[in-house]
Amino acid sequence: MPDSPSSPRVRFAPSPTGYLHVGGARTALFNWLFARHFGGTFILRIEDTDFERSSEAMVEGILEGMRWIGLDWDEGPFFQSQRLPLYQATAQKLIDSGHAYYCFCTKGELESRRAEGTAAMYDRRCRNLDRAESEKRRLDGKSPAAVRFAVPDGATSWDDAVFGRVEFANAELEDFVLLRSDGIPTYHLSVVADDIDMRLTHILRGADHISNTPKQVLQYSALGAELPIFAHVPLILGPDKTRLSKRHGATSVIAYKDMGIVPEAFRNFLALLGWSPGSKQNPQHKDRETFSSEDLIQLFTLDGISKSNAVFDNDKLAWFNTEYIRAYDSNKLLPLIQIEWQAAEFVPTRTEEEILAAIDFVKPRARSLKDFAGSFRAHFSDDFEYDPAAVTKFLADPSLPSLLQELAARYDVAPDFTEASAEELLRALATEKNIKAGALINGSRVALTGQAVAPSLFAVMAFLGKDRVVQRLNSVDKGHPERSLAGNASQTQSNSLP
RNA sequence: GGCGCCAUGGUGUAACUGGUUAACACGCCGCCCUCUCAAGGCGGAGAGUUCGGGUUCGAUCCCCGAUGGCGCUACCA
Repeated sequence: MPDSPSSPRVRFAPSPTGYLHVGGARTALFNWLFARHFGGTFILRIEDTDFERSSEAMVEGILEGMRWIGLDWDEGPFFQSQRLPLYQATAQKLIDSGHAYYCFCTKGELESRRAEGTAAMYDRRCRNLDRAESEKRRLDGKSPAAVRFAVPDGATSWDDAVFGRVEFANAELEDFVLLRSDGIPTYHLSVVADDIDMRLTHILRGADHISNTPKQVLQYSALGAELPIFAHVPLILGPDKTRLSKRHGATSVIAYKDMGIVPEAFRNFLALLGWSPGSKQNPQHKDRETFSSEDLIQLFTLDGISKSNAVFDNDKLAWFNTEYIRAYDSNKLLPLIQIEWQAAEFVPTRTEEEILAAIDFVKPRARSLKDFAGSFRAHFSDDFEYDPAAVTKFLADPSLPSLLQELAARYDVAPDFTEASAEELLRALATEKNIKAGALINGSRVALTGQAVAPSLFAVMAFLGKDRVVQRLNSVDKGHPERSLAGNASQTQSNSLP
């Protein structure tokens, strides 16, 4: 396959009838990667010729999705709705050269014929209308005419960069509509008119377009244009292996942003859906999973694209997310976290330096950016809540509050407060009271963080500082209804005191 | 229904032009750490490559068929 062009021109051509969905995002990513890898041009084109279903809000949604995953385009966005003359001229060329003809059948007629008979395909009844007669009918304005492509006999084929040679018998193709009777082009016409006009060299798109491709190949030859290289990318399916849809939950890319997914994690995950670095040319990357944007650009080629559909696996996405969050520097994470804080109307009360330190401190346990506005709050502010489950698990014993107060008192008067000294004092108290250190430790953790899961307790103490530790240990008893609530429900015995 | 495409553990992928104990990752299970786990460390189960025929000394890999899945089948894109 000619896979190493000097400066390819590719495009992503979404239709603004919905938000940028996962499949579209992956197609956009592959196009972008391909263009960047070969130093080519990535064009964004909005296919909004379906006025009924297209909307400006959707256009904005798509652009937002593109920006979120970090895909920038070199030309466009072009809007097909603003390029109508090109399509009309192209249709005219096809008519003039005898490759297309006017059709006077109305949509209603077509539908009823289809419903009553076995005429699954258009019967071509207008194809052989007398030229002059046809022209007259059209010009008298009474019968609006659509323009159809006259599919020739024979077969149509192309060498797909992913699937190899694909061939269709022309008999399987109907004389499809190029221009609707209102003069608006259909997809079949506008794609090829634009792809030719924009001098595209490679068409990377979803495999759902394979069946449309022969119709386009036919137009290229009718127009005397050079055929670009087609590379169809397998589709992304839901967990039940049916086409990914709203039924499977989030389908819009922005929904993943809203779930606290880091864009690079999403991009990395997406890149590996239907593509792999390929061990032949890059044996050293055979077992790799995480790739930066630069890595992806360097490694991406068409022959790494697989032919079979891929299933979208949320667990794997979640794993990538934890990997990226963990690997990020806190100052790179901060702006992303701040967005979450704003959304949650949470205002951290500590200094920026402390905040950055806190991010580094807790990020190994983060699964989503949401955690920073949720279960990690106690590290950024004194305004946090006690997780009822954590209270039930570790703070249920009625003797705990006074023990924690005792501990607080000892910390308060201690000459110094370090990770080591905090541990020393706590263990001494446990021994003295003849209770398990673990009970005190776990109880303290909940008192300090509100959570059952957090970093090592003494590290948390050192991080929080003596004053906060003392204050939080003391306040376990008061002002936390959850606690008393949980105290009543004393089924959990696992960590209670002896 | 017709046409097209695809087919490696639950999932994503790997396995040079046919020769491997079929690899890696996610997930799952277990153990360790013991101060928690959604963190970390260690280990394990899980496919003989959808099935059936060929070709071959030898097929995940080539051919044929079946089955299954997906796609297209609009004056949608």
